[in-house]
Amino acid sequence: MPTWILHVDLDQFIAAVEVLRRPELRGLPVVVGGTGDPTRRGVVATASYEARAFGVGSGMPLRVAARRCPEAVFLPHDPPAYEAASAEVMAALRTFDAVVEVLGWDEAFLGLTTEDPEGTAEDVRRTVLERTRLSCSVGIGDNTLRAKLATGFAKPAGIFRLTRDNWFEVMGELPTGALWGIGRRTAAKLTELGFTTVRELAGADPAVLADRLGPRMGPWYRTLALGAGGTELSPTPHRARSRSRETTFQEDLTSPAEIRAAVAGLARRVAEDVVAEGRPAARVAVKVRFAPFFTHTRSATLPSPTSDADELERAALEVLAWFGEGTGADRAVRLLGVRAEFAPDADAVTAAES
DNA sequence: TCTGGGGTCCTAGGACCC
DNA sequence: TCTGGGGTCCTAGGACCC
Repeated sequence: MPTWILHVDLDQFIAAVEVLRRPELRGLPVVVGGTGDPTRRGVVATASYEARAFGVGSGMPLRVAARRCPEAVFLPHDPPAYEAASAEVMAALRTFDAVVEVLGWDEAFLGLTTEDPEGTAEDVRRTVLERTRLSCSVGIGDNTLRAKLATGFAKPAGIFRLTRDNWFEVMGELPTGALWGIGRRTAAKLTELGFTTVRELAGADPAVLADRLGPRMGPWYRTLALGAGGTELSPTPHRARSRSRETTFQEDLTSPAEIRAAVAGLARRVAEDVVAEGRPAARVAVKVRFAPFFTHTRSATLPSPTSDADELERAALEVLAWFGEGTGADRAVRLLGVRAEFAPDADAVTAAES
């Protein structure tokens, strides 16, 4: 029997979770993001389909969303609620005889063997709906890239199959930015090189791409355009490479004492995450976004890996001090962030070398 | 469009060492 | 010794994704 990759993606996941616990909102434009106050700094995490009809979309500043859809219901972002709902969804997916690889709160790949992938996809949709009351869409592919892209054509609440047989028919004339892994910047560079569509990129000379986009990334973009992707899924939860905390302030910070205090607080929160991870951090990075929107990062390797909150705080404050003169410490600070990076573990190194 | 928070991977230049 | 080349680590930034 043939092997298939199914990509399962929840429909308007965050908004749907909110509507589940507030049934009176069903059918209304709902926008979730930030503190739920559209006059404050923040962006849209998810908009319901009713809100999308007004031109509201993910990543949009809440103020803009409020302008486009003043009658929308604005709700605060509530990660624990989405994590709980996500766990239910993933449990539903694990009832299938399949390898399940989780991609995020609202997405997963299923690897399975079947003569009837559409029938299985329908089972998945029904099972998730029955167990969680949440609607999802399912992309069917002969590899992960095609399954993932197929879901875009399945939405909402549908099923779509994308394989080598219909790849160019479906994708050939779309812009390169439609590919998973090509964003706005890369699409613009590709256009400069004369490659606008997926079909054109598929026919590109890898050497030309390598020259402009890097020795690894350049040729890789062409393989994306050919529809190439992996078929092996990893059922094990991945080990984090880093843990970070960051905050955008409602009012820019200007006092050095306030800035130091904020970095110290973030470092201590990161330290908690590091302890929870059960592995020491090897590097500490500090991110500073100056007004209006200039972002800089500085980082340092620790003398030795540590999970100690005092040491991580001290290291973060030292790195912060390097921003000193000449880098704009005199400017107002919009955002501060602290990131801890773990040492690459021995297993991963061995796997990469072999 | 005045632009969150949490991640991952790649690139490139300089330091440093042999 | 005015001067090569390679390997590796460190660091900053870019790009992308959910």
